[in-house]
Amino acid sequence: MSLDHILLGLLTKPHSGYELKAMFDRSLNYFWPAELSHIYRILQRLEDGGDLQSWTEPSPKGPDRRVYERTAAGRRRLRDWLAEGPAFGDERFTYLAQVFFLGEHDDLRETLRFVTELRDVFKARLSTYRRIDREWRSGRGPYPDLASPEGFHQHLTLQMGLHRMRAAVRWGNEVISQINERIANAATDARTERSCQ
Amino acid sequence: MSLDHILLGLLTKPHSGYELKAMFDRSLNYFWPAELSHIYRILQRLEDGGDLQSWTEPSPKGPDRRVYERTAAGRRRLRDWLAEGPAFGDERFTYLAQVFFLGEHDDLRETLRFVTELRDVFKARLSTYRRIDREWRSGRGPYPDLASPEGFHQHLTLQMGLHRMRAAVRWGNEVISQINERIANAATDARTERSCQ
DNA sequence: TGAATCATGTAACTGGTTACATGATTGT
DNA sequence: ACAATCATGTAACCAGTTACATGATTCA
Repeated sequence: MSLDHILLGLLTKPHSGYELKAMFDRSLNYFWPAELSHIYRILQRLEDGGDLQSWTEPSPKGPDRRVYERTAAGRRRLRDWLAEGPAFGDERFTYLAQVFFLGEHDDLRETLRFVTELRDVFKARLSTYRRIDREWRSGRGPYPDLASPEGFHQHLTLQMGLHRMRAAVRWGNEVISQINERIANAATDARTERSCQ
Repeated sequence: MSLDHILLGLLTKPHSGYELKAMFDRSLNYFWPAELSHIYRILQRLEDGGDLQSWTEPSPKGPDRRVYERTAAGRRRLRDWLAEGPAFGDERFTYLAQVFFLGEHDDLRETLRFVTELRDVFKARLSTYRRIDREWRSGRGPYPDLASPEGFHQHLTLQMGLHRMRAAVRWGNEVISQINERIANAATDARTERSCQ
């Protein structure tokens, strides 16, 4: 039921489904991907349940659009969700599952390639987050004011992203060293074995 | 399709569904939760698809059990998955979505409570990971030998957990300071405003 | 005139959870 | 006798993805 709450959270002002998708891709996408088709279905369900109401209006650009607004019940649902405290237990990391089974290859160079690719993706994400952080702090770009409650809280999630990616890059670098050591040791062992025959 | 691959990965030796669930909860649970009912269905599907074969045998304890073993095709499927390189794009963090909208409360003490709870959960996980790491390195406990390929690769995911949780706890501590500062500033502002009236 | 963007949806499907049903064996 | 653990499954449901269908408006 989380997309429900996220959409309720984004609707501090009336927005269309299309617009909500754009907001998603700008700010939430880093920890919560969403498809347009899914968004439309959830908006309908929320309206059926009385958490949203909608009307159509002409768009400044393109065809008419359906615009959604929170009802009092919707706002209550959102606050109830927040009041429940942090929700855990859904975290899934496909790439960690892959790392877990990488011994299957029986070739550490494969592991090295895999982890290097991982590390590089983390690096790229880190520099994206850093760029956003610079723009945000300097007041450039479309980001909400850091002095406002919305801006402050949204920026907390970016800070988490920065911490997380720094940790992930460090992990990658450490692991790459460990693999290289193991590869070197394996080579030495092989030589020793040959010279002892 | 990831649970498929994970089960194929766990089946280096024949195991029953019940046993696979226990293996899950011991080691993979931290980045991939799974329900028994789901595991049983995927095992059936994998057998239908020719990636596994099974037979029943008496259990050392309890009723007969159905034991699954990888076929050559299953092992190939697993390797193909690993060879595709790291899979991204599914990461969802409900608690970060909650933080994102915590401004809705209009009361920073609520944010403080929420983030403190988060930080404490991260702390608890960190100390769990540290305990496992100690046991693993000292050879106590049910963990595979760190010198073996399986042990080495499985331990890499624990290292990621350690890095990730250290980062998360640091984030929590930083955010708690920031919130306390904002609360203090708000109080000062209120006093200043009163004294100027 | 044709590509890009704006805009809304439906249908079929896959992945995963929750609830339910059943029963054997072991240890207290 | 009873609880805990071992053991396997089905059915209904919810969440999310992919593929498809449709059409208006804007701008080069």
